[in-house]
Amino acid sequence: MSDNPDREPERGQRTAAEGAQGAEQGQAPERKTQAEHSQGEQRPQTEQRSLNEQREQRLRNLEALVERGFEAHPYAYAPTHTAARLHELHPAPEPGDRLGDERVVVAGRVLLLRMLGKLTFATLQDGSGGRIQASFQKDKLEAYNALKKVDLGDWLEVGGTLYATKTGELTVDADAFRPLVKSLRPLPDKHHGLTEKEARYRQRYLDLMVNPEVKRAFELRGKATSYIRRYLDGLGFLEVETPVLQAVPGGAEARPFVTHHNALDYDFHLRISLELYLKRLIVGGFDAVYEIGRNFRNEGISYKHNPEYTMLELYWAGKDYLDILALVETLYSGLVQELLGTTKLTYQGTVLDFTPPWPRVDYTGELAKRAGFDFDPLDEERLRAWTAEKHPGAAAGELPLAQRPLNQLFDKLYDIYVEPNLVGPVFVMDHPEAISPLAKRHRSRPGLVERFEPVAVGMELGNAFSELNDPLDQRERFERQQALRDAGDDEAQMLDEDFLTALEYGMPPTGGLGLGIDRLAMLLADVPSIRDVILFPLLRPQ
RNA sequence: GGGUCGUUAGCUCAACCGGUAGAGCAGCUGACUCUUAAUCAGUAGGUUGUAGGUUCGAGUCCUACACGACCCA
Repeated sequence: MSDNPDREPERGQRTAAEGAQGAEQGQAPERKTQAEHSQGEQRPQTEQRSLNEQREQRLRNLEALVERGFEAHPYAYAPTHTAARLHELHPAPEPGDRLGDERVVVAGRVLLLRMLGKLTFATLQDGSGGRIQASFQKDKLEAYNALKKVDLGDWLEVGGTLYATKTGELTVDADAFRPLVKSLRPLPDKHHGLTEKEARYRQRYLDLMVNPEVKRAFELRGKATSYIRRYLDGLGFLEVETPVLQAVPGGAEARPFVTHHNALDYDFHLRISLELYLKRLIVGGFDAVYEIGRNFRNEGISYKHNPEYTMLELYWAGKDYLDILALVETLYSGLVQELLGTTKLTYQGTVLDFTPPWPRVDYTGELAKRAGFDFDPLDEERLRAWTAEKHPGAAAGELPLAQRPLNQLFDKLYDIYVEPNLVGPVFVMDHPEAISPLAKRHRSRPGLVERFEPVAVGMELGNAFSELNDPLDQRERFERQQALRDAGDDEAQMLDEDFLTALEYGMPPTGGLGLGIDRLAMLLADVPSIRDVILFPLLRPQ
């Protein structure tokens, strides 16, 4: 790096010219695209006049920097320290201190620029999430005047020695600087930032740039999946990848997306679950497999639902659902401890204690208690009579609740009376067989299966079974699902003949788990919506 | 699918009962060697989401549409 770079100025010049030209060319197709989307109105030019003026000014500034000998688009940069690291090294410098002779190089986006005549301060933000101040003195820098051509949002590389200002702020006393890239568009308001949610989702890069807590949420999410991989790998699990495009989308009750493969001329579905393929792998002889993958459900969007979301699914031969339950407790509490330094986290003002063991409640027992039944929920006749009395209404085009299939009846009552009221973390245990077509019958409780769901703050965090491995029973369950489909329930599961064939070769006793990664991330980051932990949530195109 | 609210300058927001659409930041010009959202002086920037309607006059009222937020099913 050089104050007045002499390396290949000719090349730099040419590169800069290309860069500027390229940027101008970049405008034309964008205008066209906007014109297309505004359906032939001639709005864009007038509407964006102010923006275009600023962009043109920035292009002129770029040209001016190139004329001074700076490269418009350098190919690499190599800071000696991140901003965060410098603050670690010098946590509380004394005002006015010189902090050694070591020359440091920092690089980052210029968020603030304060020009005081012959002295300029800039605040740079880099990928560490930290910010570092640099100061530039006219009498030390030949290229000082070029700072006038630096705009907010540009990236800058700055070399120099460290000191603390009068007020004690750690600052790089620049002996050289170099623009790394120009921002052609103005940053959001430096004080208020970007607040409109739509803009934050559509232009997440801006959200990340100016809202540090957003970046933190995604860092936590990344660390969480990393922890899960380390934990499972340590137990001897193998991470695998199974098909997203599936002929028969199985493993869950959900409407799938449909897509078409041209060469095979077949309509495939995007997967709604990882389950049935992972179980085939247990049949194939893997003892312990997991996948962290995207599911796609063609359903509504809410604070806890996005049409594409991420699941961890694991299958562990030899284990039953209680073994899996212990794994969930250990994994969750260890993860929360590692990332937040405690097993008690605060989610939207509610303290959740993930220290094992978590309380357990019985699915049917809790339903009876919270809904106020004086009978066993498995007594279908009384359940329907009670429902007919308490929930007589029906939405347009739908049957009254009491007349719907038993699985829908249970799901609905659970959604009304139980789930929203569970603060947790808590395990809901032993679901009715009618709502669990892939889980093994309970070894001692007729009508129930060996299944649990971890629940917190009214959200299902996961789902686990002793996996059904009796192929004849599985076929019957599928056939009952098929009957529901035939009766108009398009969320009922499809019969997967190939999966049944696999089961007929014998799947050893196996415990399985699905864990929602997005909801885990919501809890860790303490954010109210799933969209706050999905970088680019699904939006209608503009 | 229903309800409520919202959409005004690049960003964040104003605009009373329907009467010439404003401010801060960003931009531009200038001043300034310890600033911290720097400050100071000046300056430019608008088809008020789209299309209709009512009215002498619409950002404001009405209708439809688009996009979004929140709540409900």
